[in-house]
Amino acid sequence: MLDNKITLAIVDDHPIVQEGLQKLLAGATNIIITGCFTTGADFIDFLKLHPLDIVLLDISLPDVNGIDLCKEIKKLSPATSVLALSNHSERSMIFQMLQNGATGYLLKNISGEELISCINEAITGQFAFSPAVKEILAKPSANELREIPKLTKREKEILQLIADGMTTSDIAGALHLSPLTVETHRKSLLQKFEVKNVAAMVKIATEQRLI
Amino acid sequence: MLDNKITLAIVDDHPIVQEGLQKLLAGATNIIITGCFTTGADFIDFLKLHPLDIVLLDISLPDVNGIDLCKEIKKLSPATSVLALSNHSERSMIFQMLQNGATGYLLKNISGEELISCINEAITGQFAFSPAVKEILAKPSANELREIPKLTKREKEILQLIADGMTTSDIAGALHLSPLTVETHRKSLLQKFEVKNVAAMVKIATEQRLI
DNA sequence: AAAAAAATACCTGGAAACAGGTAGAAATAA
DNA sequence: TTATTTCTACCTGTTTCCAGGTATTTTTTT
Repeated sequence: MLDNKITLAIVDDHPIVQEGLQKLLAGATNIIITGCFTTGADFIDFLKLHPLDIVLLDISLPDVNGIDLCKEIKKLSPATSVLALSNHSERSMIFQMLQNGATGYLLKNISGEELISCINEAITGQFAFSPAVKEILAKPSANELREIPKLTKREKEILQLIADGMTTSDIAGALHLSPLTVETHRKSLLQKFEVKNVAAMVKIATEQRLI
Repeated sequence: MLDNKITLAIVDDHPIVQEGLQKLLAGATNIIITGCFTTGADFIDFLKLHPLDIVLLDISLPDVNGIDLCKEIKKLSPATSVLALSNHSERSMIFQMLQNGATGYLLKNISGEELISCINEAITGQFAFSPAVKEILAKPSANELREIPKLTKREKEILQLIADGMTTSDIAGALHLSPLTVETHRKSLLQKFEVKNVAAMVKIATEQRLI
């Protein structure tokens, strides 16, 4: 009987947001709100028992983080589209959610019309973003980028091997170099990254997709 | 005079692909191919002199890698939409390109119709994916996931600090623990991650978004 | 209430990393 | 063809890490 209706759940720990969303969606007669939850655990319990088309998911919940919850939702019910709802506008956050199965990303300044159109987009399998998110995604990547150190070929090579867990002498063996040479490169790397040990370096390099 | 025409360039080192693309696009009267290039450098030279709406970019070129080239394109000409064209269907590759400014990702098995519709989508500012890519993106993230070790609270905390470049005694000071305790946790972490040093651990942890 | 898991702390010894240099050869850029 | 960068290699010494344990207390789960 819900044939061409969209079933939707809201997960957000702020009552005001819950109310607001319900009001914004009141106009859309093809959308039925089948549940409102304030914790990830409650929602998961619900999802185990009911099929669902869309979930509007606040990604800063008290009990679990948005990324883990999103993964769990998609594992439990792949057909359910997750629209992340958030105040965080960092590119990295957006991509993290998408990478973990979200179908869209909405900032909370979204209007009612925009929200409804995003839901309809998501239902057709498209990615859906609120206008503010689209703007962020449209910008090059000039955002919160730290200065990425310019590495030489050798340095990149050695950085890669360090991140794979190889020791200086391992690397020297693999590249047919003196361990002392590898140490020199390692030192240059630490200097360029402005860190004191490889742990910090590997974190940055991995985040920046240098490796 | 090109008011409602889409200007498009092709960058691919395989002549066959170049020809194929041109043929596929021949039917679209609103698309004008303004350049064909076989190297990233050639294309960049062109882009410095000519405005461009769309570039179909092969991401495995002989001279530069797709990610760097994409970044450079967006830096040089933010208005130009980059549609990545590739044989690589790994999720990580797709997201890397998007993260670095690509507007879409197409696998080379795309049909003419699909290609044209993707270009039109891209022009309106939307992300565009070929059907095969959509399928890949639709799958949960069950793909190339390694077993994520289950960490205790303390371990997560210490992992985070290790990744920030702190030494064992730094961490001990920060958490008001004995350095020996921190060492014990550090050892448990290395065991759980099945690695031999923190460099390898931090790489995995960063990739898996544990930190 | 018993069992399991997590957090705490200790010991020893060897391996590796880090800090601070110098310096010549080879490749690239100006 | 100079300059500059990159790659190579060395030296000394200190700090930190890692591997191999053991063991008590506190918390959580059953």
